[in-house]
Amino acid sequence: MQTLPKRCNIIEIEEKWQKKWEEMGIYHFDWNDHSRPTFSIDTPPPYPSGDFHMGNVLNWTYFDILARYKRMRGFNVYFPQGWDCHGLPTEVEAEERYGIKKTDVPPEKFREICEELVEKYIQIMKKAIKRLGCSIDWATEYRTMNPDYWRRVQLSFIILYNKGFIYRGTHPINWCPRCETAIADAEVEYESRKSKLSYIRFPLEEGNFLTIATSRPELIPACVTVAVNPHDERYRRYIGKKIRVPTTKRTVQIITDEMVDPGFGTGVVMICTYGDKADVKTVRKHGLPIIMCIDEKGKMTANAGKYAGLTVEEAKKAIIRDLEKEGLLEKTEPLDQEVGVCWRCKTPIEILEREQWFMKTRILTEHVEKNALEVKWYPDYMKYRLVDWAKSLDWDWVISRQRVFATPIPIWYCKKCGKTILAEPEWLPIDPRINPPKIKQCPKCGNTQFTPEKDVLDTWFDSSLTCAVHAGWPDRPDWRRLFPADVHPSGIDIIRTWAYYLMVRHLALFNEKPYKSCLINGMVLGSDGRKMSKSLGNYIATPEVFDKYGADATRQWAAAGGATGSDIPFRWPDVEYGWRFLIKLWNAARFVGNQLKDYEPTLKGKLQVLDEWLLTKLEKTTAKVTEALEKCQFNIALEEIRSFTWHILCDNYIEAVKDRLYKPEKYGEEKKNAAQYTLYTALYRILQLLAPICPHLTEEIYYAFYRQRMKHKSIHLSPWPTPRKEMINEKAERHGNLLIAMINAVRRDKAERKMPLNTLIKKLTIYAGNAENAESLHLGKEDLAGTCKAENIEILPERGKGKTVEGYEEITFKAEYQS
RNA sequence: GGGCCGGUCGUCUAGCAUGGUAGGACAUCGCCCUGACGCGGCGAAGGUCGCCGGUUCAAGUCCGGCCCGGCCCA
Repeated sequence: MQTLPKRCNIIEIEEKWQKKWEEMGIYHFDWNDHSRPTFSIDTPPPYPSGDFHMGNVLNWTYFDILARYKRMRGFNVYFPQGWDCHGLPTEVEAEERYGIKKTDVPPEKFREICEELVEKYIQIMKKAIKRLGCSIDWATEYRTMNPDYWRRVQLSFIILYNKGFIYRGTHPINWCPRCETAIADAEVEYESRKSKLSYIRFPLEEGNFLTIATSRPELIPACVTVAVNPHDERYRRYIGKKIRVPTTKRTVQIITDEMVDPGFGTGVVMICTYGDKADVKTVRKHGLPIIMCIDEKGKMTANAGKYAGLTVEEAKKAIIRDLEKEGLLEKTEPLDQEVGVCWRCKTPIEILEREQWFMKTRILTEHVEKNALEVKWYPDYMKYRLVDWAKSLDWDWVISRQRVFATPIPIWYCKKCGKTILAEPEWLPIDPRINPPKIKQCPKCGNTQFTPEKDVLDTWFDSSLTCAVHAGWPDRPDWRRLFPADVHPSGIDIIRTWAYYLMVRHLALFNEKPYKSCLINGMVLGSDGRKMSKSLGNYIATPEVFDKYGADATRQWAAAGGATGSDIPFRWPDVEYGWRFLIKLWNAARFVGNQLKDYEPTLKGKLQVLDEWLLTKLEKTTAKVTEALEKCQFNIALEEIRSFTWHILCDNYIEAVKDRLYKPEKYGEEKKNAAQYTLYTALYRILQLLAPICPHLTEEIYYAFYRQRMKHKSIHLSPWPTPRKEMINEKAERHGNLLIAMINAVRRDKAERKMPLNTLIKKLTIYAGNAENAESLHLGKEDLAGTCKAENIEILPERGKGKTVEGYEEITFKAEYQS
């Protein structure tokens, strides 16, 4: 056995192993190995923002622990890593950086600019993932912006199109006027904002007026009806009457609808195209006309009459001013309301009626529910997030976007007859904006001119294919081996997007669920208890944490910061505690190394009661850790390991056998060997149990002490310990518990007398209270005497006077110290 | 407004599916330079487990109601 240096440079050790592991190639998935069962992880490809934040650390730590654990359990683990490159934020940054708009340069040029940005950010994030010590198979690395990836996305589009899941149509969609693109329900966030509720008089044709309340007076030109609740007695007599829409020459008929809340405003509301989703429902239900008065840029259209060309905000002011002049504005009052905003730029969204591409997701809802309930969720209740979301969706998924840096829709239209030309799978990857279809003429009319579909696909359309792509679809004939994925890890906040879209896509494509289990991580909170974010000023950058305490300590924070799925606060003391534990382990290992210099590991010696006690605790700890990891309860697993190592092994056992180790001439070689054997066994086991959570330091100690004998190329390739029932000795555990309590009682006595722990006791008299206790004490008498520095111990089975032993009220003792 | 999660020593957290002296960490305060570790060790103090009812011999744990946070969604 080697000895360890006194100081351990954790950061250096970590760097060393990260490099070595890569050279050793030990994390490669072995396609040719059919003997081991496979375990595949649907690593979420992160968006290359350039910042691998503590939330990512939490997420990646969870599934790296799982990957390492499963590998040790004998699985052929597939742990890929990709990058979800396309998307709006990169486009926005490209526009800002070069002072251009997306339409100022050809799409291929714009793509190039975006790709450069993304590539730079990938490198930063990749470094952070490596520094965290993730056991990723980097041979699998991919980028969704590479044609080889989006070829598959396009193929999935074609398949879904041919299966009837994709259609083009004119429907209400969420629209971001700043980004000038359609966005899906999942991309709309709600923010509470202060606005105003205006009470506006709508003149009745028969004379007099009704007052409606609205927060969006600029939509008055788009008003298509006025509605009241059918049970609202106040307005019963107006139903069916005609009413004039201010600012226009139109009159509309007053209708009733259950959706109108009589308690809101005056109980009379206007229905427009479209103020909100409720308007969409009402318009559909009553077959009302559609009058779009806002355009793609958020400006008023010709339908808005004299307000055409104004922005929404300008129009709002102008209309209020005009109404006031006409005496139609009764009053305004402040209103707190939840406004739908674009998740990327926080601009309030509009609901527009536009021609877009959709995927039929709602017809799959029942299927989604059934499959989601079959998935094993960690923690279990998270399944309701997915199911409730799926059930709450009103609209199909808008998959087209009016952007550039994304997967092109493989579609052209015949210039003459308008026929839709869908790409053939052999043409892929193809960008219709650059290349014509690979046919000579339109199959319908024979025309040879085509216009490309300029819209591109939603980025979620790329990333919701990962389970199939990771498995090797469509190129590997054996891709079903890794499909469905064994686990899909996800943040609690993206269940409704990532987990959901994966589910619908794969169900539609393959009629099979994409993942067997779903591992959820909560949000990382700042020290103030609020979600960690740069704008809240409670943000801690990942490299800062790594630089200070290293990856193994940070991973301990992630594993033990809270129960799986719950939000966990970032707290420096947690990371520091992890770091201190590593040093404790290091020093314990150093002690073991020093005591086992000349030890031959086959020598078991003559096990003493405390040796058996420790080995029993070791087996029980192994069982508990294994059970916790099976249930993805990382916090429980780590707490078990830490408290066993720190308290049971270091504070109790090592202290209790030191004398035996130091003085073989007094106790005999056999008893020394027994302690050595026990330490040798326990340390190895701790390293194994801890390896998935703290991969670096465990590997370092493994290499120093065990590598030569154990032969595993890495501790991460060693087989996970299965609890050995035959090593569990309940009697020895009871005896040992008493002995440890006795030792602690004597220490406490010395502490109370303000004496050093190594103070000699001339005579220790113990009244064991009964024969059984006396037997336990006798069995461990030597270790007891050695640890308490007692020259003489008398153990009496009867009760007596003196200090009591905690937990054993029947035992009392007296210690006589040298004067 | 709805759904979910949570409310336990000063702070953070375990325990709650299978009721029975509430465990740990950080911080605090004493003491100990014990031959792995002061990046230690020993010990102390600190909790009527959000509130109100109910079930029970017994409730942090089960049931009902309420209050307060958080998240997600309308």
